[in-house]
Amino acid sequence: MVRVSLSTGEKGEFPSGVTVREVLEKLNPRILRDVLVAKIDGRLVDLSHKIEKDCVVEPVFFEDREGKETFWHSTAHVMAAAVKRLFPEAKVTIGPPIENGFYYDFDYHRSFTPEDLEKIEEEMKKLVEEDHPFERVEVSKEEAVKLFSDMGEDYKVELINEIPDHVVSLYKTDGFVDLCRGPHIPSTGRIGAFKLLSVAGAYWRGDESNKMLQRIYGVSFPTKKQLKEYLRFLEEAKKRDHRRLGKELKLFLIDEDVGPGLVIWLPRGAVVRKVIEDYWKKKHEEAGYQLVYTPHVGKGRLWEISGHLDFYRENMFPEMKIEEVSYFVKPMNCPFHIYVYTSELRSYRDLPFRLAELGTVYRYEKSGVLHGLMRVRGFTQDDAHIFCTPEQVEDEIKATVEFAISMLKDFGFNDFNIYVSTKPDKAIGSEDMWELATGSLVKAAEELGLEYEIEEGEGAFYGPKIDITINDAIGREWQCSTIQFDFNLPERFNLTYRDKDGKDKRPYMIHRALLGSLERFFGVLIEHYAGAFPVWISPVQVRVMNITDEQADYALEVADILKASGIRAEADVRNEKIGYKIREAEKEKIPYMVVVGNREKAEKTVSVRRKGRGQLGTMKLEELIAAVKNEIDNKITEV
RNA sequence: GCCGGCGUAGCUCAGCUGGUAGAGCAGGGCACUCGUAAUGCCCAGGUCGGCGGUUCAAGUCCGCCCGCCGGCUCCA
Repeated sequence: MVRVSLSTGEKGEFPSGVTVREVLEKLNPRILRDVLVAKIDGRLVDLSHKIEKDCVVEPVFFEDREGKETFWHSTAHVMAAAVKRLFPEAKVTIGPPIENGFYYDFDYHRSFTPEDLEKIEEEMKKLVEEDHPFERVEVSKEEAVKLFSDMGEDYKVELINEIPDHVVSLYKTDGFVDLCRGPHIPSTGRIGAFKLLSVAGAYWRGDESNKMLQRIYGVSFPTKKQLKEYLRFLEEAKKRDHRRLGKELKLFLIDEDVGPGLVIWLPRGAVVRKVIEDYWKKKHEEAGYQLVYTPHVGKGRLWEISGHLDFYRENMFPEMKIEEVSYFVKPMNCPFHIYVYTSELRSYRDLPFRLAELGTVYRYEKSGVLHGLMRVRGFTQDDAHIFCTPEQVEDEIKATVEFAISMLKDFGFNDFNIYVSTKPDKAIGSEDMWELATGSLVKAAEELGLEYEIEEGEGAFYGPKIDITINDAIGREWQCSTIQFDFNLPERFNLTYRDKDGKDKRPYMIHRALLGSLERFFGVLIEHYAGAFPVWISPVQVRVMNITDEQADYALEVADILKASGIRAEADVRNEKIGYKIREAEKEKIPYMVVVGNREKAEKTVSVRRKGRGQLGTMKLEELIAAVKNEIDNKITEV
């Protein structure tokens, strides 16, 4: 007998070899309809798993992360089964769950078309209706190799040969057998709704030198309603797309005649940028940074010393020669900041030495990776470098992480994810340096009470880093801040400081960007707010509209007074109906719309409409100014 | 860069199997002087991404190039 208890509290005794499903039937039959898999001792198992010893069983549902993963993974199997039914020559490879759904890669002599996807969906529907169980079978590696090579599934054979265990597990769904660790949901009938979203090429094992496979993406849910909701989310994301809004709101322009990945900031967008820049500079000065400006190009020799020509050349715009001398456009600001550091003999008294610059850099990015403002070829980093002693590292890191978060909060982001990347296999710098640096990153996160994840081996070869990503209004994650140690450049440029003991020592160098780049950050802001910026950032804060020509002079006067109060205001005195003007202002997402008619003109008041809230009623001009100022000064981000 | 899709007026898009381009919005003009998301009428506007080719004839078919979109790889 085995004693089994559920994480929900129920307990019971069963004969050894009882399945998870049988246990649930006995102890908590109500959840049987929704439970997908179970967790025993931290391991996920099928409901058909046989229990041989005392344990606690934790039922897992779609609502759990692991439940979703299993659900999507199982759907990927169903899709593969459908593909094999329709295209028997297609070879299967891998089909994992991803953040929002799943994919499966196939090797097929041509790519799948949208029509193929429809057919595959139809076939999947049949498989779901037929409600096939996912059956687990364990076989020896030899047997598995024979089975899959007989079927001509070379990729599976390759995978099996890399598994260290002697026994591998297979899952059968109808006639389809797949090598798979599992577990799976009980049967295909559980997949209430699914949709295949797109086809794309993908390299076998993500390696450019390998064969390109056909990847099909999809999502699935237990109910149709959930699928509908997800599709609505995709629609919402589309509406917020910064490329679309950038055009609609006249914020920026990327034109093929100018060059792909090169951004032109239109006047409205430039206002937003100026607001960000002014704020950023003020905050940096307050935080003890010194602002500098550095050139856009530098001699080849400089990039040789820095090592960029060795390890970064493929991302740099090509060489140009001026009077026989080689120059490169800068892909990074660091070498220049180093020359600020070395412009004087530095003493330990000078440290920490913090330099900041909104430095515009150019990087050659492969054409296929460019994406609106998020991935461009010319961008302005909100860059800074901190030079400090080993003793100062911890405080500097902690202060920098705090600084990053306070800044992001001012822009209305309150939901963060923190990742600490540790030493990769190939790295420079001593073990001690890595330890001190990595330890300071972890400690900073811990002392600030932030949850973080360790990304093992994901650091750069020259040092560990901590990245901060933000979650936007509809839950999407964006990379912004990065704080990186650099053990490479101080060596290469032979940086030193004179310590108390009179000896010259090597400073630690920390490279960091808080917003990331102004371009990307702008893109994130646009998507987060769907173009309706908080008042302090909004290109136009107030638009004054008259009802008839009679109040045009008053509208202009009101706008002038607002402007004189430091508010970005403008008047719309065109001969149009008020409804039309309001509609335009709404579409332009202007936060404050002020209407003036004869009543307001006579009373010297204004009728105020706040975007997102509707009409606020009639008030004195001073009241309006106070309301707008309040939102600006306190950086109010919620309407 | 690689795989797939797309590229028609400033914008959003229509244009079946080849016969020589159309709508809405925006823009210009006129009338209307109007209370919180579209007043009406008129006008103008396109070497159909570029270059070649097939054809009596190409926006429609073929090739190459450029750009964009979705992925892969990479990343601020």
